[in-house]
Amino acid sequence: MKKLEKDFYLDEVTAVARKLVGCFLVRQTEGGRIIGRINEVEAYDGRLDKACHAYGHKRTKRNEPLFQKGGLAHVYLIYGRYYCLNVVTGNAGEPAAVLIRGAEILEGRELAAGNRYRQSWAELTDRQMKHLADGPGKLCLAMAVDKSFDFEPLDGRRLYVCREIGRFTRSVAGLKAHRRIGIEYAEEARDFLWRFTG
DNA sequence: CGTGCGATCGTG
DNA sequence: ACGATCGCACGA
Repeated sequence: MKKLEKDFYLDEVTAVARKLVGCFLVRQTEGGRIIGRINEVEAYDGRLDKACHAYGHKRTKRNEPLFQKGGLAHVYLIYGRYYCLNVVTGNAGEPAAVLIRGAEILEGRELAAGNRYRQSWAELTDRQMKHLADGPGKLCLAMAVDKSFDFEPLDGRRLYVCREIGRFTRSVAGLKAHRRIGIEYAEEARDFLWRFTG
């Protein structure tokens, strides 16, 4: 296991987004380790992207982490119910981040199932397994990521990202680009192909 | 201080 | 297709 180096995040946000697909998000909880293979992300860039919360360098209390140097987590509450996990990228003062939209839970399934459904893994239906962490809010529930991770470096003890861990190594068969989800208001930016899966 | 969202999700 | 639900940005 080798946590991603700091430089990994100091790149164009779309480049970081592509590189993150196939990497492993690791959540070390008190009960054990949860590993998720990142399979869906979206890039947001405050300099030119009307879908970004920091569009036009609009700086508020909530989006402050976006203005920090890359390598931090940014977690915010959406629709009063769910958390979304972002990976801050680029240099300080250049607001940009990658939203982690989905992951396949490879280790710690028992924990993840409990976090999200309050059931053990064996009790889950096929449908529940399939949708365990296939959305930004679901991922945060399954991996127990909440507001307390806002501003936290992504090479920490309880949350980090790596290319390889244990028997798992990054491998991406076919990286695809798509339009982003839930940003119909963002005018021309809604057509940016800044969502990546693989 | 009051008002209206929103990078979502589950159900119908 | 729709409602839940609430922190926060913004205007008065």
